[in-house]
Amino acid sequence: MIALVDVNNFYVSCQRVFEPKLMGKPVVVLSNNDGCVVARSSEAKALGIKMAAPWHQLRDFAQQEGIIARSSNYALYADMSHRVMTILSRFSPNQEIYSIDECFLSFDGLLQDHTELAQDIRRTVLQWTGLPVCVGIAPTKTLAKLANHIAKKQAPFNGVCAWQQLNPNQQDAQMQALPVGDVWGIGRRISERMAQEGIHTIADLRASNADQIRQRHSIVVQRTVHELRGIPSIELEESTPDKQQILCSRSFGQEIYTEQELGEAISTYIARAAEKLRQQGSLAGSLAVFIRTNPFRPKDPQYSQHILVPLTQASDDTLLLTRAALWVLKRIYRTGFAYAKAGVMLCDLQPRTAVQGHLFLQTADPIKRAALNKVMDDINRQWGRGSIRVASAGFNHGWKMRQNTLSPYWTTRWADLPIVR
DNA sequence: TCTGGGGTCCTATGCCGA
DNA sequence: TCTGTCGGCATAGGACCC
Repeated sequence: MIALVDVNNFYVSCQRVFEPKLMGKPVVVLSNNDGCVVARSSEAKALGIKMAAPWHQLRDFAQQEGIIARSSNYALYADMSHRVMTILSRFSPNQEIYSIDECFLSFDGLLQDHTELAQDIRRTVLQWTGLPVCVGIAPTKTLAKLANHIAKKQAPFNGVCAWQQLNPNQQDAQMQALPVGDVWGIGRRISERMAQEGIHTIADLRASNADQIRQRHSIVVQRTVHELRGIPSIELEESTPDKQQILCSRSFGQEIYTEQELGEAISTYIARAAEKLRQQGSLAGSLAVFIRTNPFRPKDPQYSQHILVPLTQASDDTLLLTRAALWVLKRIYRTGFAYAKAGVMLCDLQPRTAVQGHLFLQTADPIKRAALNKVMDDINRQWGRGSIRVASAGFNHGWKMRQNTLSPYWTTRWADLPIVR
């Protein structure tokens, strides 16, 4: 049996833990750069605020309706996520952390009443963190996701839906009432295609011919059909595999024009990406850099370019990667454009232990370099990201992203600790 | 003025050599 | 020597997730 536990409106709920005055009010959390809405309280949803709605289009409406916005505070969400996951791990030895706000727990030969167990999970997480969660329990991951969806949307369930405790008629009724697009793994495009094939509801999909689904769609969708029938076809992944690529990209707070400024941004992103790379103990075999203008302003001259270059020898050295990235930037940079976004991608990742040496290459002393990178990581961890950095990352970041309504780092910075009277 | 960021997996396609 | 076929591989792009 598999449970899917998911925090309600996660980012908004995190903000509310430390700002109780936000309770009961329409609240939204904005993406990086305060670009668009990425989390909404139920009150905001009720006002018709759509997911991913551009914030600048909503400004007036928000003011009118008293909608409160917060810039996203990822340090806070990551810390709160860690607390929730730690608590949930007490309920089962088998946990798959699926995203920042949800995880699967598996229970072998579960004897306890499913609903009782799930309510216990809800109470514990709420009491220990202040965050509300919903729980779906079912024999497969896809059904657990569906049960969670039902628990979240239908008030009588009180935040918990144990699929096996519904009788077959109730299960059918639920599946007939829900559109196929509500199934985990069925997105907009596949829903559209299925509509043409006469598959509209989840019940339709469950009753479809799995072999034909394989033909018309893919093996992935076929697995989903099996899962809907209660046949486990998607494994629980308890260990997170190493990343195969690491990407760091940002839109700029304001447009920039010069290679110098783009270089600062690229250097900053490389530093961050390389830090992640070292954290997982990998080396990058190749590296890509991209820059682009603002596609939302089609009347402006548009330019978008990227180049992927192999590295002579795989590396996790910030200095070496920075030099390579700036070399690439020089190749793709064109004057006369207003650049809105840039990014770097580290690809062809391999374990540090399996380096292929290079017969003729002369590099800086690798042991000294590794020590240098470690010291930089240590300093930045203790004193804050960017405390020590390569000079090409610059100092006056005019391109830094907008975060006009950023809350304090309540749980991860001493100066921001809340005071309780 | 103002439209996010970070991932994965799968399939189609074209090239190459056996 | 030429031609057809097939599998392996790299790559690009589409689809999905949060």
